[in-house]
Amino acid sequence: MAKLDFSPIADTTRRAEIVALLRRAILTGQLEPGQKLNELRISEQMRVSRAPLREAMRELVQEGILTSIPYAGTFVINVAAKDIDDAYSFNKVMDELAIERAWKLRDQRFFDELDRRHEAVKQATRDLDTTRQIETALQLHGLIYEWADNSVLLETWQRLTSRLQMYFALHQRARNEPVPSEDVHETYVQLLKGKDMRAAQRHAREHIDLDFEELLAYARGLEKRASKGA
Amino acid sequence: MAKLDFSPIADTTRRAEIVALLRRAILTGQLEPGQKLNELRISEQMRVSRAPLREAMRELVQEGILTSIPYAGTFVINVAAKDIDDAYSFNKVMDELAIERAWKLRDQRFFDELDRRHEAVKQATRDLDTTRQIETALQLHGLIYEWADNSVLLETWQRLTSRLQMYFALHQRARNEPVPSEDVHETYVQLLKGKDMRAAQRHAREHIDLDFEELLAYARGLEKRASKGA
DNA sequence: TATTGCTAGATTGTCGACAATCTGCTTGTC
DNA sequence: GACAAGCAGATTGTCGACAATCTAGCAATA
Repeated sequence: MAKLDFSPIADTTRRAEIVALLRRAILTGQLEPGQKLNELRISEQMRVSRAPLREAMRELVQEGILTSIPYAGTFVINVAAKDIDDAYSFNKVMDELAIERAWKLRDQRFFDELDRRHEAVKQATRDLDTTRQIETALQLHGLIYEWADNSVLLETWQRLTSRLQMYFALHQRARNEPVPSEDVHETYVQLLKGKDMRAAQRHAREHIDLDFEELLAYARGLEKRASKGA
Repeated sequence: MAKLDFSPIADTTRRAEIVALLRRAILTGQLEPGQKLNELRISEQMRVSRAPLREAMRELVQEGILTSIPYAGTFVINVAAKDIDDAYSFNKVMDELAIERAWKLRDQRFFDELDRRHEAVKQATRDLDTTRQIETALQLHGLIYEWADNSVLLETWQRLTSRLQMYFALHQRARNEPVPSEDVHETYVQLLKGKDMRAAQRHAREHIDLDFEELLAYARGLEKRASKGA
């Protein structure tokens, strides 16, 4: 018999689809930070009852991109500069760890997948699809976590990813300028293919620095304006 | 006017109470790994409808101590040796990070709180209350995370804590022997009060090693027996 | 004028019932 | 006896309605 690897079929509950829809809306910025989610309105728009919607919202609360206040409502999380800074410095350490763990496990499949994801980023860049560009860049970045062979590390990264994607989408929308067309990931990919682990770690750290610094500056600006307005 | 810091009043939704009840049942081992949670039966026992129960279960699924299969049921997660090993090696790195971040921020309040939590562990040990002993030991350990001033790091620790507590409770119940009565945390506390950060990090790493190694051996034994039985 | 108490509307939390799906058993066929 | 089809029971997923709570606005009071 031919060996066939069937993947589990998709979860076809309304709940799962609602989670996907809401997450996408939040991560792409269609739902803005701080915005309240009106259950009745959303359930009517989605043609779904409130029960699965509420369950979906509970999941996203635990995922860390929604926050709930009993009898008041469920809101998209607010983004403070401190939050971004925390995520950023945490991410730096996690990256070093992931590269270290994944390093010895790199194989041909790893390199192939690396190229595939890199190509996806370049495609999104050519298409001027900023949302997809962020998404694919994070997926490219996530490969080292998938290869690190540690479920807790991977899970932590995935949780962090949600928020990172939200932050970057927010930033992109705000500055509203064409995405950088040059390929900022070329060096990263090459280093991951190379022999110098320390160099790869160092570059990951510095490369992340760049993106985050810009993001941080933007968030700080937001807060300064907010405090003046108040 | 006297300055009074009121803390937010407790969430008094059924959902929140259910979450607390279920979490406690899982972490103390009243609900065993792999066990299925029958919604109807539990809701009847708690005198609650299935809606808030289901929402509570969604939260715990995201928290990582329950797992859900559509139309099949929601189960307490199974504990594989690999999971414990992953949590263990991840925890080592996190600990080093937390100590490093918290080190400069230690103050009198930190030392006081450290003593307070240490005392709580000793009290639980005197009471021969194993569940509480695990709980307080993790709280003692968590102080460095609370002091590290990084929300993501703290949140990650808290998520990990749930599973750690479950693992240790499982272990304790299994070996079914009186808890060690000597104070294994004395050195840890003293080092956190001292001046040598590296020494504190090293001890945290080695101290954790001990507990985990025993736990791992136990889990591996379980799996070996399970594979033979099948 | 500032503060308190009340009311109406909107929104969230909870409930009981129904629909969709799974599981195990029985039945029938070869 | 082996196997597939189909039925019954149990369980999960979803729905619509009701109860509890909050918020904003207005009236009453000092």
